[in-house]
Amino acid sequence: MAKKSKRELAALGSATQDVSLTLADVAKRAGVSPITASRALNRPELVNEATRKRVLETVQTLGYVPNLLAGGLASSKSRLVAILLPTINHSLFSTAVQAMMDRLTEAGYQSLLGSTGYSAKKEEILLEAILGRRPDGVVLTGTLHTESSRRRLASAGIPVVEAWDLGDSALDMQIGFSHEQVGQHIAQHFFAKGYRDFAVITADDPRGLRRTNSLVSQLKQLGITHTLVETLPLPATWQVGREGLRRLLKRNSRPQLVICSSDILALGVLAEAASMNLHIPDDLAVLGFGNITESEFAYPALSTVSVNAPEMGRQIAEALLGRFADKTCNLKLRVDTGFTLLERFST
Amino acid sequence: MAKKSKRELAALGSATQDVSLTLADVAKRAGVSPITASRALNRPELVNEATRKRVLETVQTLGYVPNLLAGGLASSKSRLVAILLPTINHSLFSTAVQAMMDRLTEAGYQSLLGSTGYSAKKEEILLEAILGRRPDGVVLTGTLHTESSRRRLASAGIPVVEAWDLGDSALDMQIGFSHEQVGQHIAQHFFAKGYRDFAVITADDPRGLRRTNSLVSQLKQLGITHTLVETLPLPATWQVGREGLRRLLKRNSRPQLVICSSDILALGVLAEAASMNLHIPDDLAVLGFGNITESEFAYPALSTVSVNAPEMGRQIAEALLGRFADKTCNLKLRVDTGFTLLERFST
DNA sequence: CTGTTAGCGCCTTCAG
DNA sequence: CTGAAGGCGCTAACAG
Repeated sequence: MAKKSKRELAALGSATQDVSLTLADVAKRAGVSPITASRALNRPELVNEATRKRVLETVQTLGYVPNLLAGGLASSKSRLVAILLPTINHSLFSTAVQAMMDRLTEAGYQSLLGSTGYSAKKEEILLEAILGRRPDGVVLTGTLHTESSRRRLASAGIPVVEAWDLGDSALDMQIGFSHEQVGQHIAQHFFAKGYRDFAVITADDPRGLRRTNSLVSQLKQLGITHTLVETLPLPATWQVGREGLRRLLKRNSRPQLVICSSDILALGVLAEAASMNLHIPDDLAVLGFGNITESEFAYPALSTVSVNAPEMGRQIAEALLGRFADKTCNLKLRVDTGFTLLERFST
Repeated sequence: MAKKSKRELAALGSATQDVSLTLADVAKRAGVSPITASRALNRPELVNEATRKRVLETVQTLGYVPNLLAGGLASSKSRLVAILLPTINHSLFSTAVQAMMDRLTEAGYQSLLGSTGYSAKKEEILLEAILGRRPDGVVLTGTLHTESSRRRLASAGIPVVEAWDLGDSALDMQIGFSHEQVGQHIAQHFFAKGYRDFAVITADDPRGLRRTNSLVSQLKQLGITHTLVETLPLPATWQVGREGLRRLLKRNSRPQLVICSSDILALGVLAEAASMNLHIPDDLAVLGFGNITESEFAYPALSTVSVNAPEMGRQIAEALLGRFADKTCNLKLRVDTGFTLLERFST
């Protein structure tokens, strides 16, 4: 008599169905071979209507849950997307991720999240771990990666989206906007409106700093040589924003416009300004940076540069799904999602 | 001559190392058996210092990335934690998740995220899909689950944390606070301070409604029979908050205190109040609900009930890790994370 | 401390 | 449309 495996013994022993069911169990119960059961679930078009129905019913009654680890191993398709961001705890990112996940879930993909804290080294470590899960696609934030990360991604041979930024030397697809253009645009716009005294409160994050640098250098070109910049440590919180304005004003500066690297900082500035009885935007204009779906209805006096985060999330998802469906499409995709400036005027 | 597998043929064919390396390749190169290589990576204490070093070096030079699907399948340990929340796009949740993920990552676990949109049915569907990944643990939000979800979780036999709430009939562990207590506490506190005219602006989410109901019924017990409640559809945005206040005031009501089911709504109320030249908190006191690490420094006039979201996240992670390490500990763990009321007084 | 053997649960390939 | 055989890459269990 053939030796019985542990599973078979357990099944004989008791009525507990805790020993997780396998496709074989379902198949036996439905009177088909395992592979037919598999096809009934994954490639229904290859299976006779009636048998498929029978299998599906058995799955229901037995409460079978396919083991995706096994499936992934056998098919080298994991239906997993890895998403690496600086932090999930930031409205811009979480909004985009939400939209992205919604679409991916709908399409039958699951999302593995990792947070890099704005560090390329952390990204590398996370990436290595996550690539072990054999994801079908990867979403990264920005264009700053270690050499090792680039190599690993290349040899993984899966679609990669670099989000939130545009740059040369794309790994694969890029979906984002130019942070240099943002800085430039802000400078030009407000200069044209007659503003001459600018100040910046920025968190110490790579893209925020790039926006700031671009802004400052554009202002220089317009003849404004001196722009106060307060760089504050991450994370960008309300508290940090308040502190930023305090420091700015201590430095004997009386800017007409304070440009913040994020809405959160800007809200902190508003709060601090309120407690100093400064009127916004008459005494002090404040510019934030955030998600358009929020800024439009936020504090009435707050101007912002806004990105359409949900739309970006959706586009990222679509780009990946396109690639999953057809290896040749979307090659070298590069989408400029743009940004809009919403100015709140003095009354 | 033995038939060669696809892998072997590919390896012979060219120098591309794109055919992903396996542990066997590493083992061969290091002159040990596959299992020794495996142990060198996963259970270093079982392997001779020298051989371990040799294996690790080979891993480095070859750029080997372990296939976690295979590992998980063989060991039935996936090092994966599934986290299901209503939405990731909410500061309270994203803050908690961030802390949770940080701890889990540190311990070598990865996080699979899913968003349920406050729906138990969606939770069920997500859960089924995600359980196929054989996660080592699951974090759910709240205590409202479908019968099917409960069954599946039971037969999965893995640690489960129900977060953000406390209730009877726990699935396994609960880490959260009582929403009934929140409502009750607000009522008592402000009644004692002399407030008599209350109004509520709440999003249509289960826990927010429970806080509201508890508040209203506690007020009734204190003799306040009439409390205006504006229930607005999700998601809770700034815009919705503004709209909420507008509606409230249209209903000929002049509340002394507006209680909002979230900080975001409260900020909308503040914005709307500002545009109506209402002074906060003199003309109108506003109460939010959110994360303590934010509320403390937020808009100066905004009172809040606050939860320590990062701490909750950490506790959830620890609870799971404890279970992973020792199946017997943390049994029936039930942690009340509490909440604090921060009142902003009129000046 | 190291190796051998035998699967984990599923899907690919090829044959009916 | 359905099935049989074999292997995906790794590790548990046992032996040395």
